Amino acid sequence: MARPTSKDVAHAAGVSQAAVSLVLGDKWRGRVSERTAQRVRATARELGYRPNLAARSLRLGTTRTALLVVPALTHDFFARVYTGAARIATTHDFGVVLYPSPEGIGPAKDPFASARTALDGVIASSMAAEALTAIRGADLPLVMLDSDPTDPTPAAHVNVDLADGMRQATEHLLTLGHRHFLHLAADVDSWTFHVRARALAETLSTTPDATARTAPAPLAVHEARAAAEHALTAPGPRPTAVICDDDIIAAGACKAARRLGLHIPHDLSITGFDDLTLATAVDPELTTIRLPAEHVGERGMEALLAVLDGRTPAHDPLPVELVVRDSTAPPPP
Amino acid sequence: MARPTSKDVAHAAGVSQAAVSLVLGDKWRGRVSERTAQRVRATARELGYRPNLAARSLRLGTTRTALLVVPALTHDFFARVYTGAARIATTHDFGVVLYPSPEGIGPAKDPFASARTALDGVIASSMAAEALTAIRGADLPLVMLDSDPTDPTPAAHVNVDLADGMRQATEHLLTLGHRHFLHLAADVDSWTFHVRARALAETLSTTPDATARTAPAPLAVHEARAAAEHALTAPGPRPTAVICDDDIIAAGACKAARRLGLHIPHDLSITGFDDLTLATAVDPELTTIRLPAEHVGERGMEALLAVLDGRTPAHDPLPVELVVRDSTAPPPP
DNA sequence: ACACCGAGGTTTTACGTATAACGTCTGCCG
DNA sequence: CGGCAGACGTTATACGTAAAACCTCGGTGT
Repeated sequence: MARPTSKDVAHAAGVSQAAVSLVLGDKWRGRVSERTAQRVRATARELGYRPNLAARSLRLGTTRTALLVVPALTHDFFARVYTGAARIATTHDFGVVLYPSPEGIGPAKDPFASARTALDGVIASSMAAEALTAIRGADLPLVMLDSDPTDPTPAAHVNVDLADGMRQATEHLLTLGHRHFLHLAADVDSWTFHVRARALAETLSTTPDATARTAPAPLAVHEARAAAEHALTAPGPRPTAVICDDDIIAAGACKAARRLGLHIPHDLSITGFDDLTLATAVDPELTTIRLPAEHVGERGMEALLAVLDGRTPAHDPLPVELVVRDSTAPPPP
Repeated sequence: MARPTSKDVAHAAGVSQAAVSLVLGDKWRGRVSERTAQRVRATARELGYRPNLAARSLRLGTTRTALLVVPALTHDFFARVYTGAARIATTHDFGVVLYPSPEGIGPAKDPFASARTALDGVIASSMAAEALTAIRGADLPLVMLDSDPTDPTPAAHVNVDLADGMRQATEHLLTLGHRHFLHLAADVDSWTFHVRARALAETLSTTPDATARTAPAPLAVHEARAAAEHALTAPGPRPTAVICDDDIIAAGACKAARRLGLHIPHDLSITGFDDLTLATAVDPELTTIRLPAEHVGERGMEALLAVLDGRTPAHDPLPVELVVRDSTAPPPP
């Protein structure tokens, strides 16, 4: 038999469709007798009834579904953001649908077509640039992750204290004695990375003899390795510490150092950012800045629920943490 | 204004709702004049009309949406499977919704509740064990990835020639001269890994003096490192080659070797499986078996579309490839 | 005696879409 | 001149659900 509807259940239980809807929707107190409710529930289970979600959301005008827009699935920061968002969502009978930025997928880059369902709101990383224009035009409640908090377009912002993270990383290296830095900056035009650059510059400005160069690097190990190798062999004094915008870039920098015969951390210190699983998979394990990824996801979902509820979400930035491992040491004498 | 409906468009364009539906659904040949069609399309664009997907799928009884069930998002094999599946899907006006196995997400482990939309079919990895029981009970078209092809429950299977992969890895090491092996087997009860174990045993059985031990290892770098360290320090002759069920385990094995003061590949050879991005992010880069991940996704989606279409999908296994890098060498003398 | 009420339901309606079934008008053939 | 076939639409309906509005009937307070 085809999938049973509430009408089928009603018929089998000898009641009206409305009664089924009331019972299964838990709105039957004082409207349906306990005995009838039992019978309806039993019949529904027996027939394997599952409500038609399309019909339900058509009726209710809501889907209790959020879209989570991320730049890439392989970047496990976002996998963790998803986990956090999904945890909060499920406790509020909400769903989360992922929209990974569609590199190489094909022509249909429409996040909404991809979601295949109506949406109640969107949570988006500022790194998923191409998807954002479509999203902004859809006047859905939008929560931005790590984007410029002064931008008034989104309904809410969730920010991590990235500036503090970059400051901590830099001061860690300054304290170790480093003065000549190379900043491998992610070649992505996103606020996340602009903040890092600014915080780095500000922190170094307090130490008169500190110098820094900057080189762009892609967010992929081998491409970052090439960029790092190029930057490290450029003319002029060689930096003693490399500050990377992301652990992926740092992993590339490590590979570059090894190819140049530099020992880490003895000859060259390297810091990452994000504390991905990659950070402890490579050798040496990376000194990095740990971001509360799951917490970001939780906050994002909470913020969206608050907005949908007419409340004002929290907006204080989440704290970060310096994790010192084996990729940093005092500079060579 | 609230989101416009087809009725709003119809009113604004001075036609009936049916005409709007015909024009926008591209079914207007000989039913609506070219001029009216133009006007309707212009009005729809002007109002920013987007069809209500809930209403559409209620009417049509289909959602053109597949659920892709994967064990974990961080495992980039599945990120690539998704990419392939999504590519095929978009060219057929289909959507793909991801359901990552819900470790740590919370109580609601129902894949269908999570999808928040009706589904036309499911593509599932055999590794997502907990989700599978729910899926099998839902009598939706099911395509299994890397599961036992003799299992008649799924409507279709997509298989990679894993046995051949394991055979190639093993023969590579045999050719290099290795005779004492350690097999770090993923501690997941899935066909994917059973096949590897069987193929390894069969391949070794052709070489009389080859010996192998097996130790289980979790699919996470540090846990695998611990397992590898334990297995490598066990009493008895030390193996000269470690065959891992997955690159993640191999990365852990590399870490273990380093802690034991063993140089790779000089003192110990290690092979991975899958050719994840991790395989070339670690040092030394891993000799591994490359699986056609995107192709698996494409095949999976094609198979599902075929099943929905009443056709019989292809079922020959996809070929794999040995990639020799820096983690394997002849055994020490 | 009668209005009133609550328990225990049922009937009806609306959500937005796609499409089958049904007009209407114009031109044209027999 | 009758009718008939496109061309160009419109009207009506169904999809499955949730919930508002309505009905019936046995008590109950006054």
